[in-house]
Amino acid sequence: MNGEKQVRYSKQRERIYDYLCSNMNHPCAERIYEDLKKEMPNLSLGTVYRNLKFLQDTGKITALKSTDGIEHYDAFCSNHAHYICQECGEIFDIKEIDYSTLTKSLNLDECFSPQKIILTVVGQCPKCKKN
Amino acid sequence: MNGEKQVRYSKQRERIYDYLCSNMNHPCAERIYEDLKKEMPNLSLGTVYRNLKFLQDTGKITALKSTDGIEHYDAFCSNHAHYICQECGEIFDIKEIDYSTLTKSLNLDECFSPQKIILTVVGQCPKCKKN
DNA sequence: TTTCTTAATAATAATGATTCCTATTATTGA
DNA sequence: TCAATAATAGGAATCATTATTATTAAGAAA
Repeated sequence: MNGEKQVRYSKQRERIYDYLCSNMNHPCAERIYEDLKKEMPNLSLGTVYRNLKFLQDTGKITALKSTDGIEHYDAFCSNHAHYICQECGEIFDIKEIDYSTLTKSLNLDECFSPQKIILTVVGQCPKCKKN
Repeated sequence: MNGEKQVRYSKQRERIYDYLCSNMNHPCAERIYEDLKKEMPNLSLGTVYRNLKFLQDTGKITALKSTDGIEHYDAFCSNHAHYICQECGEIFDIKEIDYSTLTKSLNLDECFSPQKIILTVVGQCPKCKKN
């Protein structure tokens, strides 16, 4: 009768979310699929994508497109930026951001209404720097 | 004899670059292709992509993936950020950035070596704000 | 100018991440 | 337990981008 579509529990969705909470290394859909397939042999890649989108829409996870052009997923949802190593591709969270100072540094014209800042820093990570 | 591959002139490449210099509205490859096809009827989309990549590699243009997931091109190469309108999708250049302040606001651990900062602000543009 | 090497092109096929489709399965309210 | 329908599995479709290949055309040398 009402337009709202009810949401039902699904084992797959729960496991995908749990996986992201315990693997904070920003995996891509394919990686999540391969790992979870070990314990759920007939998991479908489409199911992984569908639930990742659902989790994004409900604000439980976020996604970022890495320099490889592929979407990576993050269960850490607080406002933060990312540091991508240009050599190994590892993604790090930048958490200690002073957003008020950051916004000021942009000198944005006041006729704009910024809602979200997507910030990615590219460079060498400590490990690759050593070699 | 030497490993260096010589670079030859090509009308197509010159026109693609000129087009980007006079159209600073961040067009995508398809748009560039459609517009230039009017004056070069047998231009190929592959040629557009190949030259866009060449121009990127030689530092004459930059590319940014918009919220629509498509790559957009920019002949304005100075260090700058972008503002994308979440309603109409228009992309604006943010030029007056104080990078020294911006970098400090990130509180990055000194064991990282930032090379490039990719920053995109999403929000309403002045025009969409009015409606 | 003519020739020759090979870079660049046009046309089209291939790729690959993501989305869509559909028959089947599973959740949940009655 | 049963009925309604949300979610899944499996696979096909989409679409931006890249790769392939025969042909064209820079541009250096003869």
